[in-house]
Amino acid sequence: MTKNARALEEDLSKARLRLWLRLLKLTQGIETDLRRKLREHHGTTLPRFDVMAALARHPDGLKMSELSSYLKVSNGNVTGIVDRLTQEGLALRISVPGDRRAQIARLTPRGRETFDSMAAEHEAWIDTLLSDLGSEDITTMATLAERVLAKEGTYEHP
Amino acid sequence: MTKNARALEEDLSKARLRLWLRLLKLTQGIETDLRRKLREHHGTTLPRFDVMAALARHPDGLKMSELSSYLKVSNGNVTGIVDRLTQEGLALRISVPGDRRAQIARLTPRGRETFDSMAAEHEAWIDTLLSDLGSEDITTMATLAERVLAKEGTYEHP
DNA sequence: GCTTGAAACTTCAAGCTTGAAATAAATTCC
DNA sequence: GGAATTTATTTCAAGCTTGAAGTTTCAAGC
Repeated sequence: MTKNARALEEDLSKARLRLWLRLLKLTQGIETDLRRKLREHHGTTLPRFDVMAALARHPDGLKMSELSSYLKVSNGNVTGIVDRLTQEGLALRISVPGDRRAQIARLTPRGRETFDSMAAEHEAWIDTLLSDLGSEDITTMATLAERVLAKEGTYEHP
Repeated sequence: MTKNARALEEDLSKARLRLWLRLLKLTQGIETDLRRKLREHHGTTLPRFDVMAALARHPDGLKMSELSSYLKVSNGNVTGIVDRLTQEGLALRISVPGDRRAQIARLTPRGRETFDSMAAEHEAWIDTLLSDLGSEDITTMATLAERVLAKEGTYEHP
């Protein structure tokens, strides 16, 4: 009893859906864990951590719009998070000479310190959570993920 | 110049972190896409869709607590989403005979219809988004994801 | 110069999310 | 049977998130 091409396509579609659900379960599970750890160990949240990580990678700061496109979140969103980080003394806004519309967000020295200590732990957490993956597994998975990502950019939304 | 064991461990840790960031980018990218499509095509949201999918898989309904543990979200969260689905006539609450504390959430017939039409499209979207993965790739990736997930459950949070 | 349009942000309302506190009902333990 | 505990759920405040609408500033075209 061999299947025809149509049936095989349907099987493949179902398999892709199952894989998607599994990937979702994986990343959401890890994210939930990270959220809890960030809260319990550092009294912060994942969005704050993400913004600080972005700013840490760009020591000269990022414009608000660069920040939101880098993190793939809305403009209004980063406004709020940077507001709170600023209130807490972890970030600050600098005006851009020559463009009075723009603002550059930067970490304060204390923000930098805070982030560095969190980042070290963060890496250790991920290391533990993914410890069942060896060097080869990592390469395999990263390659496949990259293949999907490469397409994603070019995919126009119908 | 061979590296010692310590240096290799560090490389591996960094590689795991990079993989994690890539997986995150992948799932978040797809999720963003799904959100937009659900909104534009069906005027709904991903959380609503997730709840409806869970209820669709359990035609006899789920207790609120079962629903929240199934979806891995907080109790209070599903209360709100089921409230809104109920307001929209897509779900309803049934009291459990013999336990006046509990409530069972179910899809209404209209909820079921609505979900079925969304689900068909949803599968097609995923199929397109993951179309670069063939049968073998899917198996590989699913197996690796499963390996991490298997551990995740047993991992006690320190 | 002036107007028109684009760009950079912020504000806003609505909904999602969480963890903690509150309520109510069932169960367990004397 | 009554007290203490556990279980099921809702409520609540705070924060995250989005898309849309609004403000201010810059850039182009005339």
